[in-house]
Amino acid sequence: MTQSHNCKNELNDVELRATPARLAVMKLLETSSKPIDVQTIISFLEKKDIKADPATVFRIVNMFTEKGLVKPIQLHEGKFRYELANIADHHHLMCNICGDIEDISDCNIDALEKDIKKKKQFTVTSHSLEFFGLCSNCQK
Amino acid sequence: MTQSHNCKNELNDVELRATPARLAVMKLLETSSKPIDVQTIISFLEKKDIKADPATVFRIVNMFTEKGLVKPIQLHEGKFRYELANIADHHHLMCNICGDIEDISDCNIDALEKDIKKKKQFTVTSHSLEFFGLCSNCQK
DNA sequence: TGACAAATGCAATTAAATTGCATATACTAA
DNA sequence: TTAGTATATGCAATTTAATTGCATTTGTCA
Repeated sequence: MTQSHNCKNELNDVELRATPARLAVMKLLETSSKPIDVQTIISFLEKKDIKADPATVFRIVNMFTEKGLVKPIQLHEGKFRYELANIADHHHLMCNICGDIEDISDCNIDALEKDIKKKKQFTVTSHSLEFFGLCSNCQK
Repeated sequence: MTQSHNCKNELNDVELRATPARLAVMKLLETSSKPIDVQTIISFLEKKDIKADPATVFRIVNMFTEKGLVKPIQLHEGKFRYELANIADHHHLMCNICGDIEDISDCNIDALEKDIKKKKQFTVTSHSLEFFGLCSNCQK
């Protein structure tokens, strides 16, 4: 039986057991348009009546990161946010005023990474590119 | 009387008083080749027999950031590093193995920022671009 | 269904960073 | 040089993010 999309399979693929909390976190990440912090995950789980201790949520995002399911993001907030790792390379625009986060793609950073390899003999495995400024609303 | 370079003047320029701790932090930042975290600043001050409470050091880097003297940097460590703001646009290479930090310049990100303005009506005021991977030593 | 490794809950702990308030100090003006 | 004052600091308490140890629970597979 073919199946369109299934969080359980994704967890199986990386040899993680499909617990209610993990499945819910995966679903939240899949439906969210912006990187999510641990507090937001905790609130989401509470609303869904899935009880999960903060320690568990931290363990979940760390495990997901280790297994390559998610990518940690830092936006100068003093905490981490997380987003799915298997989405196309993209970056974020964060508004200094309202804090809203938008995605942006097409940064063509591959060329730069090749240049780094040549110049510095440094092999890039990942990068983070974030922009801060004023969103269209807050410029008014 | 012309003066080559003077931390005190830089502080005066942004209307901050030239205290021993602030002067020492400025000097440390000016001589350092990589962004520095608060713990490193504290150790440096201790070695120089300049006593400064951690709370004071946090206040100093926050004040420097607010006044535009320094720029906070995040390298997925769960803490901030700081570097002088008035140096040419550049980015960092952080080694996943040894944690060493190298600088890299010539990223030509201006074009991308103009593109963002056009596409998203988002005005970029700052950006952060960090690369993670393997330095030349750790590839062996 | 039963066994067992893996995941969780709970409590304690660590580390980064912030805050309130009393005291000390850098700067300004006299 | 000194006195007055706004500013900066020290200290202690607190907040928030994140981690850890250990007993208990649960998902998975035979």
